[in-house]
Amino acid sequence: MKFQLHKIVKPLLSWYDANARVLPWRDNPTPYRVWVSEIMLQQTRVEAVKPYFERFTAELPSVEALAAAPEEQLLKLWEGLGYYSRVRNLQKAAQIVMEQYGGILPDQPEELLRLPGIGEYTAGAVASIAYGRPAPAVDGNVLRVLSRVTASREPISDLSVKRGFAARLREIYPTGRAGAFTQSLMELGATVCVPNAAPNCGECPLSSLCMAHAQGIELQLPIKAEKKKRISEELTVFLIVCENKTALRKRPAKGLLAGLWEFPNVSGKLSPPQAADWLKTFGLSSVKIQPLPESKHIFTHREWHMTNYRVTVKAIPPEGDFVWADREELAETYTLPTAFQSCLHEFLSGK
DNA sequence: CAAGCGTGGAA
DNA sequence: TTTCCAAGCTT
Repeated sequence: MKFQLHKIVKPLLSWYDANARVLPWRDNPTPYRVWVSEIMLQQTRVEAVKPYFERFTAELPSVEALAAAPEEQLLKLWEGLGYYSRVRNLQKAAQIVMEQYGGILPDQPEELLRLPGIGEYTAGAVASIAYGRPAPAVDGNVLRVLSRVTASREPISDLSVKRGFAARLREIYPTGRAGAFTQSLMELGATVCVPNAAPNCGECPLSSLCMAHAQGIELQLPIKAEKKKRISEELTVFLIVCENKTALRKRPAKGLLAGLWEFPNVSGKLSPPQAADWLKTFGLSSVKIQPLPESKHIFTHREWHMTNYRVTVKAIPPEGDFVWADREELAETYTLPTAFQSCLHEFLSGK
């Protein structure tokens, strides 16, 4: 006997009507704003997204403005938010929407799915929230809520399991309230049926239906695949200063932090004499090298242990491999990933 | 399918 | 300090 999933709809909608958080993208939920919010929210916390969403939609208020924006401005608007390919794909998609859809985001999930950066979850989210289509959107919240409600022990990392839940949801989507239903599932997962802590079953509108709650196995669900361990890397980073400017380098177009700017750096933990040798290969000799505090940055799959040096040079080499930026250009033009915040702070604080 | 891709909040 | 992992997508 399969769990009667349709029974969650009414209590969930009633609960959502009374408990939905006030969020910037819920105010004036145009397709463009819903879309931008969904891309920003991918693997990112609501609180982190809020200020970025406000800034981004103020500066780029339409698909047209997004499609035409210079990459420099785009990356600045995304600086610190992570997963930077999201914003490049967002613009690519905006350009396609301008060329192929007259500037109007399509309302069908199958068409949304063809746009770069939009996968199965986001297609369903935009179609349901922005257009009221009965399209399921299965994210981590929904997988957790449904795994618990149905006491499912299937591993949620399997694409087939996600699609199975989506198929079951598709059959119960409430006419006229598709967007609210999509958001109610995620809202419940975010605020009541939470991960990493005991869920607040006492205030859950589904507790009387919940099979995990009945069996007392909420904390065991959902079943997830094991995570891989991070690799650790040593890096030596140079804050090379000439008068009021510092040297920057553009990262490769592919891979980690693709196309962002960085302080010149090299793999390994270099001593001051080794650092001097490395600097010579860039035409930087007779320089002053001072150690700066070490720093660490943790990514999902690796962590950087950084040895930092302040390098003071008298003159900028003519045929340089670097660009030289002052404080204003760093603030306005060059997008640095958070990993280099320690060095950036050293430069901005001046000393 | 598994790996790669950022960042930060919470326990 | 460490671990988890958040409104996932691309290759």
